[in-house]
Amino acid sequence: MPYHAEICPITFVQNLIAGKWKLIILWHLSQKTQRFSEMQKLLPNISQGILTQQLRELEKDGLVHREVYKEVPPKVEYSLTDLGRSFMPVLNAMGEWGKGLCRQLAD
Amino acid sequence: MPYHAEICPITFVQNLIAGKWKLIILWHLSQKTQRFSEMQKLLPNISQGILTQQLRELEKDGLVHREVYKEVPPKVEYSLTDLGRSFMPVLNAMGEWGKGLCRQLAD
DNA sequence: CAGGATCCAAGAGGATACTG
DNA sequence: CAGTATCCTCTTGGATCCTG
Repeated sequence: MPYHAEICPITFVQNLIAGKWKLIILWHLSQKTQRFSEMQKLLPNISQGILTQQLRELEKDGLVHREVYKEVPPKVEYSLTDLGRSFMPVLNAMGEWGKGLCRQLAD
Repeated sequence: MPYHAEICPITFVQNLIAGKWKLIILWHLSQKTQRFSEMQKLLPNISQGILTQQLRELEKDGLVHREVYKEVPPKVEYSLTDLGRSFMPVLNAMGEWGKGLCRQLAD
């Protein structure tokens, strides 16, 4: 049974990427698998709780995979799922467009 | 002098499209120039004040053009600027990606 | 190390009434 | 018709403290 067959695709994507840090998180994960602490270093302005929350939402939406290693101290790695990787062309297009725009503003 | 030469392009775009209705507004404007009242019909769930606000922010960011006709009753038309049109490949890519995803969820 | 749990501030979005 | 102005609610995001 359709979850939401009738929903507008744009609105659907809008809901997926809504969240102040989600796009940049996805971009960092597209570069390589990252540990939680690595993400914190890459995003110094995000608070710990919010980073956890955004990652979990991305996981729930199927874009991100969370791998827990049962060690002491704990180790958790985040990576893109197949679905997350399939979004990369879109994200890269956004980045290229933004890059051109930033250059213009720099003049 | 650079406005923000050093800012991450992804974050830059993120800030531009943050806003619950902005992507879908841009999409409707890409179909054709729309009057304010037409936008209201296309987006029945958005309140009037918010529609105005989102359109004005898009205008301020240079994505949307606002044309006021000095008539009675007033007539205002919204359309994409060149910059707004340059964003369409990205938005369409998002839409195509979302469409495929929606189809999967419908199975 | 990677969070969970709280509490809080800010702001985004919504409802309604009024207007040139 | 296309807003503006106001008030209000609710969600996001942030700060801090605690823990297996």
